[in-house]
Amino acid sequence: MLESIALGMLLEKDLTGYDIKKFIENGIGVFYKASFGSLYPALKRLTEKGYLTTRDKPQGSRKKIFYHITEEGRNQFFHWLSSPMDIFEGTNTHLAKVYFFDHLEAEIRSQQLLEYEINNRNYLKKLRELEKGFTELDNKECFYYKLSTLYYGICITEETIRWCRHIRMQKPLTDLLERER
Amino acid sequence: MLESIALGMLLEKDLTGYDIKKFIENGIGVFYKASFGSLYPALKRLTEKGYLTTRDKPQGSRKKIFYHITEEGRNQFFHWLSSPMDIFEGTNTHLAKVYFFDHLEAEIRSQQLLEYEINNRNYLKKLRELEKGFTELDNKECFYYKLSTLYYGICITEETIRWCRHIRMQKPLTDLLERER
DNA sequence: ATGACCATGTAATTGGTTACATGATTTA
DNA sequence: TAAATCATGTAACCAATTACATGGTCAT
Repeated sequence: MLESIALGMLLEKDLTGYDIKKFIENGIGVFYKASFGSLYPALKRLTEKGYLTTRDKPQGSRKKIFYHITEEGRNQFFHWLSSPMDIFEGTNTHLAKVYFFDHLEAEIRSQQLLEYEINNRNYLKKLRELEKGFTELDNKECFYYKLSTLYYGICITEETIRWCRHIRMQKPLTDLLERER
Repeated sequence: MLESIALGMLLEKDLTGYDIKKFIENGIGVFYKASFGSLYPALKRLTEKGYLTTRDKPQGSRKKIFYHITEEGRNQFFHWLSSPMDIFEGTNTHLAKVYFFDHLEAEIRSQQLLEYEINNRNYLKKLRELEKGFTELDNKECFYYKLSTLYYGICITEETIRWCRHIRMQKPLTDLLERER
């Protein structure tokens, strides 16, 4: 996963490990996190496999290693990019918790759900600010899909908030599916 | 995570490791998977920590170990259950892929997205069937929250399908947020 | 000169996975 | 009697995390 993402970040220009981390944070940080502890070894592996080459460009006495994607690296990346997309299979800690909420005291339960709703509202605010920054640009066609992931985040977060409010108030579950709003 | 879930499954009655796996599959299998390779060691750890006790009840010559949750186990579980819920921090492979779709040939891209939409539709069908099975029961109040996770799955999957169709047709992204439908 | 940021890396640990190994019981 | 399911477990592996370790550069 991280290997593919690192390759993707190097498609357009050579970057250092530190840069790649930044690109990941700013680009897909909303739904993907990488730590140096996993990134640097990943870059090493990619280099060993021949998907990347390195160029040392120390600046003053500061170490700096630029990574460059090779032709095989590109192929590998596009192979990953073209591989089938199954439905989301990840695990969701929060849902696992809610599953057991019938056993929890009503007070703690509603406090938990309220907190969750608030966290999601704050998150949504953050996403909306990111969106605002983008809508002001004019060459949006060039990164329609990049932007689409941000919109996915917004839609899903809004839906999560709706769900949260609904079950916090213990409204009938079937009502959740009839949305006019 | 798995340790907490295993404790939760043992709240009501003693179960074997095999049973717990079944309970996980039927209960939260929709958003959480566990393998024997992680479950059995987890049960061992929980026993070592004093959260579980074991009772061997071989049936015929078939080995069978029932796990029983202790008072400390219960405390531990409720501690987890009451711990704060941050927003979803997990990583989503699919979004990571879509992020790079601007680089992909239009044909493969739309094929990928269509496939993803179809997978989600099938998944939604499955969830709706599960839901049907539950709505026929009468004591729904007893597991409102258990059921709520299923409804969350349905809502999010519907939203994912809506998003998918929208970006497949390359409609303006801002339209995604104005929903009358 | 202090703190924020740039920059690379390792070590210990976590929390899983898949594949393997074994064998009993039930059902078609 | 064969296949499916019940039942427990280990070993090799994987992909990540957190914490640690080191040191340079830039702005205040």
